[in-house]
Amino acid sequence: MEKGRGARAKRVRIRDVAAAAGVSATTTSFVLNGQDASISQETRDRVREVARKLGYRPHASARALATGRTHRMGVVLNTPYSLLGRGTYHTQVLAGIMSAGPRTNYNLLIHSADYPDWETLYDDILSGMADGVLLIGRQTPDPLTDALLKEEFPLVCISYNVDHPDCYSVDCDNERGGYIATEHLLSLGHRHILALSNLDDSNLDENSWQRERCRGAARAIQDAGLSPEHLTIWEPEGPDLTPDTYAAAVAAYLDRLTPSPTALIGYDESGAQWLVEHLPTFGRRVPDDVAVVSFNSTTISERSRPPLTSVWQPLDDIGAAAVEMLAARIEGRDVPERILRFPVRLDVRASTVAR
Amino acid sequence: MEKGRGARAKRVRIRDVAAAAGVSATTTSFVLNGQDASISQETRDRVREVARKLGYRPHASARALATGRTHRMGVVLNTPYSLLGRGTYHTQVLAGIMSAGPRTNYNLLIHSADYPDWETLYDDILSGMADGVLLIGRQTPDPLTDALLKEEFPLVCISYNVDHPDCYSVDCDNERGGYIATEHLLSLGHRHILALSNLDDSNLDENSWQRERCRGAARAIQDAGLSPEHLTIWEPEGPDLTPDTYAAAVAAYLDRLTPSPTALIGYDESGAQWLVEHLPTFGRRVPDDVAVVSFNSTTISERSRPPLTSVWQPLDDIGAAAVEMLAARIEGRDVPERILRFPVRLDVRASTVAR
DNA sequence: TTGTAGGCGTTATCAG
DNA sequence: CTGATAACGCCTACAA
Repeated sequence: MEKGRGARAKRVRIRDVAAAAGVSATTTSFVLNGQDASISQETRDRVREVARKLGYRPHASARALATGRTHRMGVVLNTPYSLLGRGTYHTQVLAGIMSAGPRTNYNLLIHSADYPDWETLYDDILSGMADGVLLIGRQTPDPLTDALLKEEFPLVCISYNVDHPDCYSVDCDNERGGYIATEHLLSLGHRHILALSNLDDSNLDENSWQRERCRGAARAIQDAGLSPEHLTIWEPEGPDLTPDTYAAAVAAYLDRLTPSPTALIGYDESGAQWLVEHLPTFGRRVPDDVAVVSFNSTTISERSRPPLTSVWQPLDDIGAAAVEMLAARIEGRDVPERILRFPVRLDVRASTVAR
Repeated sequence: MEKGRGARAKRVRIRDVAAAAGVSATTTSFVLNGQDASISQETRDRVREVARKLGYRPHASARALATGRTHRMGVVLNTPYSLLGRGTYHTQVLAGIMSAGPRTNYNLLIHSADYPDWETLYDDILSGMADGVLLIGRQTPDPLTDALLKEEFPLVCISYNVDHPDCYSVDCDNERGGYIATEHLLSLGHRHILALSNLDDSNLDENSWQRERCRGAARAIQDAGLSPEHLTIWEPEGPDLTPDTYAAAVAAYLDRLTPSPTALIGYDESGAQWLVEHLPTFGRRVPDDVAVVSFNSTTISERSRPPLTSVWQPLDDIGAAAVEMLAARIEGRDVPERILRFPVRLDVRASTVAR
């Protein structure tokens, strides 16, 4: 072996390989990058052998500078704690991304959008740190998404989308999710349903996924021949909601409605868990008094008490598909559908029973 | 505004700023990098203003090439699914890392070591993709860790360590964890304890954390005036263990021992959960027949049925501290302790009761 | 206080 | 089939 160089002291450059192989750096570069159509087999083998023996590794930054490609994708979470608090949604998406990244030949940069503010991240992203970016589950309208789109920076949104011709997105079939959740409840005999969402006339542009799910729910109501007021849309708001205060607020709201809904659809899985576990404190047992359906069907729903009936979506596939879509965009390949939808499925558990 | 350039078409370079400000690129660079001690206030302001107006962003790769610093850290998980299966250990550590990274001025590259093999990742890391690397919870001896150490690549191990002068590490006080878990069980009247670990004479070098925890457990036994055989160390092995087969194997092993242990210590939190939930199937109720203590005290322990008494450790602090330690090493600052230990604490829950 | 010039390691153009 | 040579964008002695 006898590498000579004192460990990390000096790195082996392409011209070292070239010299040792008795060819030029150009030739070496060609060989090592597969542009070797015009190089003699003998030279090819020799160069490769020398490169291997010397432990040559192309310098990532130099290559990026020369080619304009970093072979990196940014992955933007909302906060460092996105992986924690709101359950396993993010971890599943990220797992999908992580398995697809290397396979697609991209390294992954992981960012949070909130430190100290999105502008900082925006500058970072545009400083040529990555070739494109994956944005996960952001609330719309989102200044970061909009700003990046305006700069024509390649991006793919996961679990949301905004109205822009360059907005590519991977998501589940939210509308169908809302539909089957509602359909399930109707089939159990529930006639008045409360969907937990802060959607109203003032913010129809926000949260594409909430809008889509609500639309699906409304359509199910309609298809059942019921009038729209059988579906109510409302959610407690406030920054400091705890499981208890959240459940209390929902219970109070249920009391105010006549007739009082007997079924709830929680778009936020943790929120739904709070409900099944804390509504009893406020006089509503689950599922006896009210049925609850959640979304995502991760371990949160599986392990809540009682376990939650939930609309499942293939989060890891969604993450992986987003990587591939972004790779295609970066590499200039054709992307057939700007918004890719994965199917959903209803996992029926103990939180919903016949009325 | 009038940016002139067609969006992403051409990026603003430092010499564009220089030209627009009527100074040289050098001066611009000095100003923008805080080396402005020798620059007139007026020039400083003008350059900064122009840079802002033009939307100048230093090109990351170019800067990295010139300075030899990428301002990136690699974060190595074992697999893309590390975030999922084995519970919330990884997500908590990662959350700590993600909050500390930007604060410390490093971007984070997230890798898994298993695709397609560690050598690929090793080459990637050494190709100047990052200034240093954080390795999370690897089994030792670990060829990746060893190889990087041999190349003197800056690294910090999280939750494990290997015997090497350049091996820096952040971990919890595993020995004390083993100690307090055992002490707790002894105080409840348990006299025969089974620690679930595959540690034996043949692999004492593996899994520093298992070794340390076992040592703590042994010391607690000794401090209680009991002989060593009151502590048994064993674990079912095999790639395809399910909750059921794992619990079955443990139950069978308990039957074989006389006297049969009345308490278990599970170093792997998911494994411990499997036990409390599946041992009853095999004739051992928890906590009535056997008590179980786990490690980490994440939601896994909190939400298992019954909830698990568990040795808590500050995983996010550990992640954050690892980032800071690595940053210090990269920047050549002094790092006082090569192995930083965080304190543990026992969270007593329903899985342990007095004998 | 500011500017000139060379280098960081690759890739790409264009002769030969 | 191969080799000079010039970018890529930034940093930083050294000179002025």
